[in-house]
Amino acid sequence: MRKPGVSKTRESILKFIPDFIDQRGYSPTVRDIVKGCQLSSTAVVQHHLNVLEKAGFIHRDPEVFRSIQLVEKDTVAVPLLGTVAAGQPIPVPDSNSWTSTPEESLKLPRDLVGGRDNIYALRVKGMSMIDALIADGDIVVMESAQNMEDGEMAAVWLKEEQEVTLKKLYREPGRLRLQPANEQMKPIYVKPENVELQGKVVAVLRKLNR
Amino acid sequence: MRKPGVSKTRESILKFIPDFIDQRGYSPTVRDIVKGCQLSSTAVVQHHLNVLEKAGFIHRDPEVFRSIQLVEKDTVAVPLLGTVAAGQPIPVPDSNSWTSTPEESLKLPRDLVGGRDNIYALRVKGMSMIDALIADGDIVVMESAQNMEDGEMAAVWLKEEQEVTLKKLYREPGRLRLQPANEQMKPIYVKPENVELQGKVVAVLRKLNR
DNA sequence: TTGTTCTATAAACGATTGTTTCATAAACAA
DNA sequence: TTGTTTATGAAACAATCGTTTATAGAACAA
Repeated sequence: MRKPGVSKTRESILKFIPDFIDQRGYSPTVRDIVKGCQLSSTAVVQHHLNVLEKAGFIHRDPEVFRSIQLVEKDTVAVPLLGTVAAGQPIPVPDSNSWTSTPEESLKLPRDLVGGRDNIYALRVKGMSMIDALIADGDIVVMESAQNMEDGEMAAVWLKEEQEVTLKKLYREPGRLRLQPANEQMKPIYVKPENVELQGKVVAVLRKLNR
Repeated sequence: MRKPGVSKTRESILKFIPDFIDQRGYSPTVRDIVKGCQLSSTAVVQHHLNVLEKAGFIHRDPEVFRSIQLVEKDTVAVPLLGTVAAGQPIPVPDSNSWTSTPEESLKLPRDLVGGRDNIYALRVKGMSMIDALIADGDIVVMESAQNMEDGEMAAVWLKEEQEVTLKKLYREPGRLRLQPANEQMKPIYVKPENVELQGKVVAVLRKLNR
């Protein structure tokens, strides 16, 4: 046995399916795959599709023609969880809010979010994040952060000030430096006890004239 | 006759198709449309689909099940035409650069660009547009502008200063007011002869941590 | 060897579904 | 009115296509 669920012919099937969809705009039938992968019988394909579906690579609706779908698509639905403003903590998604339907969801091209998990979006209210070059109405795409590297843009909850701010984060001896994205503005320094990491910013989206 | 190609029931069909695709991930059959639009016969749908296809709203492959496709898709390829920086005019696309393959192209969700034509994207170099809340490395999505309404964010070429700037544009008697997106900054005023409209900003995109 | 599991081949069944035919109603212009 | 085009309806045909069955080879372990 090779890798669980993926053998030689199955690899070619997994490569054929998106190629076919790209080219034709709809999913292949079992017989399309027979031709496209130079196999000899529909039952072979049927068998491999069963395996691939059980392994989670594809999804099919039984008895529905051309219903094969790759489980990962080219656009990702990102839940728009709410609104952030100064003086308001960012609502961190828990496992509940993932399964329950979010109020709204954004379709984003996959290359924006990459392979990241725990992605959510927030609409920014007010001008409080202007020094992160983020305006009223912008949408920030966030990733629930576990580990944060120096220089990454983070959403930080300042306990004393009771507000959220978006800053580039640098660890310094005994303190944290929060650097605005606007280089003309000066950094602020805080004690590690005074901050709580909410997540890191993956992307910023601004629609105009709508 | 109503509008060419679109009648009451056809409108509901045109609305039903993307809804179905959104929900199921593949196209509806004729009979799905019968149910979904509360029609009574497949022949009705067949007839309307013929009209819609002739009018260019949809595309089908004959005798292929579930091959209906909306002619407009959910993501749009936007050509990334180059880089803007201060002191550099924005390269306005001509009909040549549309047909020729651009250096690169961005996939953007359709609802970002709406139904607009003549859309292109530019990568911003340097911090010169910081007062438009646009940072180094951001991508601005532009529309070649013909008519510009007050308050819209425009890319303006300042002839004397020999530079491009992004500002909200307001017509005032005898002059133009260029208002930075950052409300804390003051507007500048210019004579109409000194400016040349390059286009309007449709969206701003900022990817981080890449 | 034997047995087991995975893969391959051929063929057929039957559900799904695009398409057609014929008939009727509605809309509309002259 | 009359004629003509467009929309609707029921039903049937025929192609497509998911699924099943039955059989056999290949790989591998005991």
